[in-house]
This record gives sequence, C-alpha cells and structure tokens, in this order.
Amino acid sequence: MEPGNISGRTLADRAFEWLEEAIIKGDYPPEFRLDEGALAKSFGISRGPVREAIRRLEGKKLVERVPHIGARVTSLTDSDLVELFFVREALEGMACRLATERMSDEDLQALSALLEGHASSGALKAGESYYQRPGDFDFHFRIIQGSRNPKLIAMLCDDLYHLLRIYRYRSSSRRGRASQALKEHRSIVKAMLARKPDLAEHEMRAHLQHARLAIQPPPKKNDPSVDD
Amino acid sequence: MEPGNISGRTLADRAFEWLEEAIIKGDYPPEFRLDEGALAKSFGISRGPVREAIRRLEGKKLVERVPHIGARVTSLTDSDLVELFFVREALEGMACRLATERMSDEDLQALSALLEGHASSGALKAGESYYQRPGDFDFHFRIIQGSRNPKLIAMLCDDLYHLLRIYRYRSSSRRGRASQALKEHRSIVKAMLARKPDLAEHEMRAHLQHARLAIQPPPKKNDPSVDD
DNA sequence: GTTTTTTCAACTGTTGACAATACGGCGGCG
DNA sequence: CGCCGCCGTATTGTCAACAGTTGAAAAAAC
Repeated sequence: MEPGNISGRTLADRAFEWLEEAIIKGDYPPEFRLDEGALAKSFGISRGPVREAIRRLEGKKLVERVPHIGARVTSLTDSDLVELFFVREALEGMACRLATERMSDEDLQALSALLEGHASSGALKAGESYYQRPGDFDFHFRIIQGSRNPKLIAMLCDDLYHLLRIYRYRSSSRRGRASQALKEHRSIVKAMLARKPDLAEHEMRAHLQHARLAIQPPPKKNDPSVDD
Repeated sequence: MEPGNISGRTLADRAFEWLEEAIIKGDYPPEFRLDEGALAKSFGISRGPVREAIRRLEGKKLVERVPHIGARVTSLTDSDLVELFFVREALEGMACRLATERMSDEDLQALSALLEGHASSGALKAGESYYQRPGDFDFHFRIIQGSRNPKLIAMLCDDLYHLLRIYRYRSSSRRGRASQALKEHRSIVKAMLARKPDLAEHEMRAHLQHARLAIQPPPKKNDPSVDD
C-alpha cells in the first residue's frame, strides 16, 4: 500500500539491509567490530532488532560471532579466496551451461553487444579496468541470470559474490590479465552463440581457473594450508 | 577449553541447534509454523533467544519469515528440488575432482571397501535400501570430505544436504535405481583409483544427473509445475 | 441466508532493565 | 622486576512488559 515506505517493514529487517550493504560496500571492512549498542544508537533503535540482524548475517556467513565477545565482519584469508574460486568455477560453469541452453537469441546478441561495447570503449586501455570491474561483473551477472535456475542464481549473486566482494584485493591483479579476460569472455560468448553447452561450460571454467591462478600464490613444494 | 560443556554456550545458540536438528530430522515438517512463544516455553527460556535462533535459520534459508505473520520451515517444491540437484551436480562434481587429486591411497581403498561392503551385505537386496540411505550418504560424504576444500565441504554438508533432507520424498524412487546407483558408484571409485580427475568428475555428474532424472517428472507437453 | 462490519484474542515487534561475562588496569607479593 | 589475583567498566546475554498487527470469530446489516 505504502510504496515509498521503505525497504524492510520491520526495524530488524531494515537494520539487516543496512548492515549488509555497509559490509558489501566496504564501509565496514573485514574484522570490523559490530558493537550492538553503538549500532543501535546510530540507527535510533534498541539493541533487539540489531541483534536479530546480526544473527541473520551470521547465518549468511557475512559476520562471525563469538559468544560473549561480539560479532565481526567475516575476513577471508588468501586460501579462503582460492577455495571460493573453486566453488565459483563449479557453479558458474553450470550456470554458463544452462544459459547456453536457455537464453534467447536476443539475449545472447545483447550479451555479445555488451562485450564488444566494453571492448571498444577503451575501458581497458590502461589494462587495468574491465577485469574485476563493473563491466566484468555485468557480463558474469547476465550469464548467471540466463541459467534460469533461481537457486543457482541466489547462491551465486546473493551469497558467493557478496562474500567475494568482502575480500579487499590485496594482490594486485596481474598485468595483462584484463585483455586476457576479454579474450576469454569472447570465447565464452562464441561457444554460447554456437549453442554448445559443453564447450561454453569448459570456457567459463577455464576463464575462472585463470582468474584463480592469477590470485593464487605459485604452487610451492609443500603446501602448509592443508590440515584436517 | 571444556569440550564437553554443551552444544552451544548461549541459550540462543542452543535453541538454534535444537531447531536446526528438529527441522533436519523432520520433527518439524515443511510449512511447520514456528511459534516463538510456544517454543520459548518448551525450551524453558524467553522469546528473545528463540527469535535470534529463528533469524539465524532464516539466514541459512531453513525457515521463511513473513513480517508480522511468523516463520515456517522452508518448503521445497518439486522444481526447487530439481534446481538444487543442478547445484549439487556442479558442486559435488568439483568435489569429486578434487578428491581424486587429493585423497590418499589409503582413504581411497577405504572408500572402495565401504562400497563393496555395502554391496555384499545384502543391504540392497530389496532394491530399496542403499540409494537415498545412510550407505549412499556415507559414500558421498567421504568424497566431499576428500576434496579438502573447507568452503566446498561447508556448502555441501552444512547447507545443501540439509536443504535436500527437508524434502520429504514424495515421488517414490524408481525401481532398480538402487542397483543402478551402485554401479555408478563403482564407476566413480574406479575413476578415482585410476587418478583421473576429469573422468571422476564426469562419472559423479552422470550419477547425479540420473538421480535428478529419476525424480524429475518426464518432460511432458506442458509442465504444470513451472510458473515464474 | 449472505455479506459486511466489528470485536477480540493471539501472536509478533520493540523496548528498557537486569544479569552474566570478558577485558584491562591496579595493587600486592614473591 | 615480574607474575598473580582482584576489581571496575564496558559489552553481551536474557528477560518481562508493552505496543502494534493480523486473522478470524461474532455481530450487525441487507
């Protein structure tokens, strides 16, 4: 009824959305302490709804809580990031396969146009933009949506991408990765236009493998990260 | 310090674990209404911690909440289940690939032994057990653990499997699927023993595709379940 | 008899107060 | 000089009471 009312109807929901956005935007960096009292005061509400919002974020793995200590914004180690890229490779490969089968010719043409538009707009002139940027994000986002699988879309867009954005790119992306990424994107679109799901999935996974290797420390003799 | 202290240290954490287990076990079926007051009284605590537990379950997508109405246990439609099987195929395929590269020879031998033990114990005599049963679960569980990728393990074991268990198998699994599943499991182990990651992933994905098709209504002229 | 309105009980949303716990500083003591 | 325990403060955990909303039964109108 009240359209412009606001985002969430309850205070707890609004606090959740506020916090989630602040975390994703980077206003609250990793390890940032979420002080219930301070947050409540800054929102002009009581601690109850704030606590509920934090519990919801905890379920979403955006914050980590320790009883009697407090909640902090989730922090991703380098190996966490690499692990998540394996997950992303699996999920987005599947999304690309499904998109290849399910996207309309029009949508595929639009995707291709988007790609070439970015390519020619000189956005990657410095070899810095595009990759890990809105252009790159749009491209992947459209393909994911094209999978028409709501669960898959939610996992990638609502969960995984948010998690990845928490990571503040510590290692500068490799030089030349931007133009390389563009080439790989073209290969993906080509396979999609040819309606070859197997190939499209393979190209997407190769693309994400390269992205992972660009951030992954070179394989040392013995990997200290494995212990269970 | 005190390991055997108890499950969760705070009431909210214990309520969360209690509710999560009840949902996963099926004590609280899909669509079951979570009455804060009633739950609080049955736990012997106040509504505050119960609300926090529910918010955490909401973040985990185990319950769905509507403001001012209440929370209900998540209900999966048939198409939801099919969508989740695509996700499972992607993730568990990747897990199987990584497990093939990372599991020790001993662990692989143990996996093979587990499989043959189940096969010979007459557990699948009636063609009813094994598939969608502890034996099947153990098999997949071990492979997932073998991936040594904590994020992947958490997504599969802590999130996806719990979601899948919510679904109360409405369509009885096809006759003969049990022995078929066993054959497929053998193919997977064979590929893993041969240390062929590509093949292992392929076999696992084929296995899960078959499982999906067994639950997926055969492609009819017009499917009444699809409406978006 | 059917439809509309009103009332009401049950539940959720929110708050402020109180209890319990962790952390840091202070002083005592070996 | 350094270690240990005490204590105060700040923050989290829990509770009970209050306010607002919903949905349905009961009452009124047609």
